Amino acid sequence: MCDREHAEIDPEVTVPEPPQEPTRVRAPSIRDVARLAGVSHQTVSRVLNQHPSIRPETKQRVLDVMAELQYKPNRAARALVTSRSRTIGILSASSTHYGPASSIAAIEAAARESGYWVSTANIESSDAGSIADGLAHLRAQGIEGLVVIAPQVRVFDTLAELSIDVPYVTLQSTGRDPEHTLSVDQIAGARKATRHLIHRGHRMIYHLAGPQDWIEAEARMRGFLDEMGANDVPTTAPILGDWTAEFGFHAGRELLTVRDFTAIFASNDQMALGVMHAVRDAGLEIPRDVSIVGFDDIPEAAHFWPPLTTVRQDFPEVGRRCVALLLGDLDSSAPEYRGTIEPELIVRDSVGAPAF
Amino acid sequence: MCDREHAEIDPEVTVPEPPQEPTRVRAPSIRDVARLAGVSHQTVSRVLNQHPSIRPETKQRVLDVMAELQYKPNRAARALVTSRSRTIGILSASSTHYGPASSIAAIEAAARESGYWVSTANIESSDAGSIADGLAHLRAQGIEGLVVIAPQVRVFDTLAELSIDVPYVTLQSTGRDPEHTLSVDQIAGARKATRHLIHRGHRMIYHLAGPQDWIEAEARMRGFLDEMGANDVPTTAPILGDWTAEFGFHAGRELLTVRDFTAIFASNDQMALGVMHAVRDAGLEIPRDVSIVGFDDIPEAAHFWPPLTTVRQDFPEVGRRCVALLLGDLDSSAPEYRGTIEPELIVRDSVGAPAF
DNA sequence: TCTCGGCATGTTCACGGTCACACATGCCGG
DNA sequence: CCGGCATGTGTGACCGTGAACATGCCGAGA
Repeated sequence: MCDREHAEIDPEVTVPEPPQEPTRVRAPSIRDVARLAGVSHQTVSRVLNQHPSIRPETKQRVLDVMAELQYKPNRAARALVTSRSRTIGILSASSTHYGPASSIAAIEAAARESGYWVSTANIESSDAGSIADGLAHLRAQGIEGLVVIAPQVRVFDTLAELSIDVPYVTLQSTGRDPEHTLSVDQIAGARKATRHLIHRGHRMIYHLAGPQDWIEAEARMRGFLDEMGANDVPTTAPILGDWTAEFGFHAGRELLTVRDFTAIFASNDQMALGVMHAVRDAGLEIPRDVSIVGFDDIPEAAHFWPPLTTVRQDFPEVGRRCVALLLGDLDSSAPEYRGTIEPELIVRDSVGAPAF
Repeated sequence: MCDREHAEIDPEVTVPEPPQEPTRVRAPSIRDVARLAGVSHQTVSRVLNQHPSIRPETKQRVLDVMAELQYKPNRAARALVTSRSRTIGILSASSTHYGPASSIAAIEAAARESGYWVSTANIESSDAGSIADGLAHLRAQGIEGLVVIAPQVRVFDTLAELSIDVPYVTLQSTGRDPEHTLSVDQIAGARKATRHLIHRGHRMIYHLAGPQDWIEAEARMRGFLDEMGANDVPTTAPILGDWTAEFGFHAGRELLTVRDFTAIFASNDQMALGVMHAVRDAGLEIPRDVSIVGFDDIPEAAHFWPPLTTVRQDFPEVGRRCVALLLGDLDSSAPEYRGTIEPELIVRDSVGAPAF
């Protein structure tokens, strides 16, 4: 110390490299803390990990030094030695939609509360390559758990192929993998929607389904067909859409050229909106001429014209339970939440009695 | 080494625990690969890092062993030694909305392509504590870059207070921090929307603004006021909303009790939707009685009744540029994308000439 | 009084990579 | 013929943390 001070003053001793910016100051480590607190690094580590047998005054001294140095534990080092990343991966499709986005937000919040980080990978298309890419990306990160909100059938195949080695939860019921599933009972929801239309007197009901390879879409379709069958109402083949309002609009227009129906059950609210658009464009009124039911209850649905009768899914709850489920595997505590969540029919103004 | 081998063979020396399931097989490391390939661990590392001077056959041998062992590099170890996490953090508010969600998805895609991971933290309320929490959460993770999609004014204060030590980009123009900003020019967008109404003959125009503490909301409001001023149209005080359709509905209802306006410029499409709902509930027609312009161009806007005239923001592009900007700081390559993106007026059917 | 056990703390090593440096080989020019 | 340089590879240290084990001290029980 004395030397250095001297060196700075004495003009003769030229410091070769006055450390003007010494390759960026490295962050303080537990050893730095230890040195200043006059303890061993292990004691610092013990403070960090709430080890019981530390004298309160020692602990306090360490904590003080930590604060002074603005010490931040190094996650990489910790992950390396414990081989735990404390990171949950989310594989998500269509994360711009309200439902998935809500669940993701809830998952993040719940995970954070439990001291976990969340990392996402969005897949755009549903081809196997894209799915595998996303999965590989997450896996390379060393995630400890995986949430799949990309509910295409193919995802499950890929999941199996890649023999995912971490606990995972999927937000959709596949039927074939109940162990890892936490789902809103899409079938029950679809039945409620369909039943509502039937009870109001409709017999000619079309179903605007989601993409074939989506498990949810399939489940809602099944629910529709089941309920129709249970009530002995003849059905026509569902129309396979792509979840967008745009598709709903075109499908609606197509359907209206024949107009052999009094009601439409759309597989999500966006498609329902598109259909409503087409119906009005045709000079018809909802629900006088055509009744419509949607699915999801996005926040906007209450302000469609007319306000849309739909099936509400509690997306945040799904996200929360999902994390609980995962953490149950990971930390073997936390309550058991496995099982399904019952969606709820929200009756608004888009359904009336059939016109004829 | 000799000793150990001997011990395993000599029946007298009883191995206390025949490792039937040796506490879960640990993942293969570069040393395992090295041993099987008959090279040093350093050579394996060189293969991993595309070091130029390796004999092709050596490289191939290493690669073969890697494949055989299903070797996966350990991210934590690499991060520890290089002190690079290759992780970008996203601090986001209202991530369930279409705009932020789109940007997040684009950011994730762009980051992934560049070999970065993305981790998100959502903040619900805009209180300083919540913001600081989210930021701390990300920081504890050792993020290398930060994207802020939580455009409340307070976030910037917190950002400054916590003296964030990583490069960051905010998706909104603050005016005061152009260095770190990449933004859609909200003011220009709002002016376009307002000008459109004025050109169609409207003189009594209300503005339904977003929450006061949102920078975007403020900018759109400023754009509205600027354009009104530039055209010498007298203005009334904007109404401060919360982005929701629900609020738009109530505000619209309130406004219609007086009905001293011919047009409304809503600060986003959801609020516009709510207003439309209120207008129709009052027995009026759009655009005959009231003209409405929104902002964002969410995919549903084209199917509102009537299809909504609005201002389109290219969210994905924002996300992409954002990553480019960040990676420019990080990797000092990649083109410079700093600057603003001009939003675009999408004219549909919700604006007409004023009724009187 | 001696031993034993628990507390508070220190020492050493391991985790799985990368980096700096050393070393062997072969080619080329003086 | 020898030194220097490029190429290909190995050795050992190091990153920051936590676990196993060691140590010193103190009080309780034999």
